[in-house]
Amino acid sequence: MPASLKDIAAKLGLSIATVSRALQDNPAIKLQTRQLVMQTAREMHYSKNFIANSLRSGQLPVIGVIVPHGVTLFYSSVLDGIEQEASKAGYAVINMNSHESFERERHNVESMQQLHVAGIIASVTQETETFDHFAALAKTQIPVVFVARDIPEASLPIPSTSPKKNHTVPHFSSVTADSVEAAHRATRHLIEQGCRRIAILCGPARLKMVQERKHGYIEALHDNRLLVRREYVVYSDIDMASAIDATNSLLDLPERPDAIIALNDTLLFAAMKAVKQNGLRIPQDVALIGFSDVEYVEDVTPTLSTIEDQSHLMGQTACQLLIDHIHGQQLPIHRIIPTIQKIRESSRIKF
Amino acid sequence: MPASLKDIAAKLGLSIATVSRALQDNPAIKLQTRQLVMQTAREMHYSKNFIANSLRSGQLPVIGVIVPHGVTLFYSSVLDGIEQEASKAGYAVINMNSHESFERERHNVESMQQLHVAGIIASVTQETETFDHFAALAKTQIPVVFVARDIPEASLPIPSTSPKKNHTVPHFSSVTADSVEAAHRATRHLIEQGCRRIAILCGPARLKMVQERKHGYIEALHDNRLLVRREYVVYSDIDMASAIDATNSLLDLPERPDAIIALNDTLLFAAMKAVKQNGLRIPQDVALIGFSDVEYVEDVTPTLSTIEDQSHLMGQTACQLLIDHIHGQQLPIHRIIPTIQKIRESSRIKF
DNA sequence: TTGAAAGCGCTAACAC
DNA sequence: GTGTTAGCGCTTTCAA
Repeated sequence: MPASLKDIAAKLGLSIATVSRALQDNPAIKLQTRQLVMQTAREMHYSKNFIANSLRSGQLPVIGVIVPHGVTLFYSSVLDGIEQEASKAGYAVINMNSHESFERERHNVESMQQLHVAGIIASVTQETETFDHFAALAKTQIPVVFVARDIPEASLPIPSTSPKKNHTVPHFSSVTADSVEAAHRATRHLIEQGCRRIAILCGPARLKMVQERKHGYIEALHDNRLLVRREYVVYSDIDMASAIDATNSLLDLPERPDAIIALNDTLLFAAMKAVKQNGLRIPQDVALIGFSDVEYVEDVTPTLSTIEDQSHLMGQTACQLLIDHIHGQQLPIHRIIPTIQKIRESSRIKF
Repeated sequence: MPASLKDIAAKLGLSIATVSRALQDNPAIKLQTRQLVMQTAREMHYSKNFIANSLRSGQLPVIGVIVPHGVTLFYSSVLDGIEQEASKAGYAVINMNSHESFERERHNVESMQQLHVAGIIASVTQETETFDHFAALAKTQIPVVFVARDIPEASLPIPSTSPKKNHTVPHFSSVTADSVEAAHRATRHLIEQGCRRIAILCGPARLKMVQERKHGYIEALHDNRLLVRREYVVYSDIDMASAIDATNSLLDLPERPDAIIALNDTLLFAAMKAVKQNGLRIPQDVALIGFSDVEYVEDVTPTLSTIEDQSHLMGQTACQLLIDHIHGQQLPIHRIIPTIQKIRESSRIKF
């Protein structure tokens, strides 16, 4: 049994209240007493019971994090950023995995609610379209910050149409990457390198990430008065075999693309493999650039140009916003974290 | 304010006790009452307060995890395994990062103690040599399971030398990988492929992981009556540049090795790059095999042979052991999780 | 079948 | 400067 305030009080012949105050270094208590108490507490290996504390305050010094899947560098980096900021502020981090299932996400939120966490950072599942489960948190004073994945308009502040009943539409802070701009920039870069037949190798069309990046690609083509060619936009499942097939279909076109943008790591590596297998040179015959979260892009030949999310920073930022909210800040804030473009051998033609 | 038992009781004109029992489906309460209470609870959005519960029971339904660093596939996979098992058993997972610092680890343990977690799973830092901070947990009834990194003999059960005072030396369960055997097997594999000049590309000598894997390598050579050549054992920092240098020093030897074992991902990729840059063929001139936690080994040419830890399984196993301990199981158990060897093109000479 | 009341460890408002 | 006491939400004896 760990020592409690009661034990210390008994041993010292003081009241529990005095001991409590002394340990908080409350100047109302005589210095001598304070020191005696602290000393004794140390000797008795006293360790404050946060649970008792939390029962009064209503919240645990814990931040809950919900991610849609666990084993990726991206999310572990986001988590690391969150943890770093949280621990600075004296919060622990609890994390749960929704496994891209809306039901699980709902359940996770409920568990965290029951635990009375101080706040929640969430990256919603692909299925998530309603936000009632998060809205319910607002009523229990648990702030929420969304990270990495966009939340739809519906959850953003809506000007009240009926001024009478001030319907508070729940709205939350968010931290996201600028996917559209990132794809735009990558496309621009290829154009600057002299490429004119730029293809894009996408993941499944239903992913928002794919939609956004494709959007940036199309915009960049428009902005540079290049045609968007239907046959240069291909979709693939996110595995090597499908992606290699998809790349081959691009390379077999009558007018072969002179550049490929791959929307994630797997697609990027697959594209590289396929281009090489076709006996084509990178970047002279086909330039390559891709979105990536891994460092191995530097370990291959040629080194691969990439666009990277600042995942760690996204985690940090989300956590900072959340802590502000925990401290009473009310207004939702939307932060957009820029991506980083690293040009390497696979797309460096001109310079 | 979320509804409490009191609120429900008041609304229904029942006592708090009755409501509490009804929600636990206690058959002592009339079925009709039970149903009424449950119904009302749902309507009032009642959500049980775990903190209040925990104040009595003394423990939160939470498992604490301490890892030495965050952003690696290995640990995020271990964590995922832990979380999977924990959530099955109704526990949440709190994780903290010691950043390979003993002081932080100690602090993490303390925080978890204050939070009254139900149990702790830890992968100790490289600095950790004393276990007093974990031993202190034993006194507060918080079980500990070590994962991935070995704990020294000192913390294993020691037969009491003085039967009089039954000094309970704290000892903990553990789940580790069989590094020695893994390296032994990899070496054997190369020998079977006809290699006779097998070199090993190590990380910093102070790492236990390096010691163990080197040990397995040496044993395998002995067992096969091959000489251990001093010049075939090289150490490198874990970054591309150093590792490429180290590999080059191997390739420049008068008697060039015909195989290289790389002790982690980075070293493996570096070795591949260096061998290629020297115009040598893999595996015909130099065979390659390495310890790895990433999947990209399949995405390069040639595909790389690897030895992989079953990190997810390690996490699951650790969590299962911990839950057994939480449920009262006393005896420490030591589980060794076998590695998986995947032979790919980089070391397939004969078959 | 239900209620009253104690108590988990702590803090804070109110004495003195 | 220190003590007394109420109460956070819940479970669980003990009574009725």
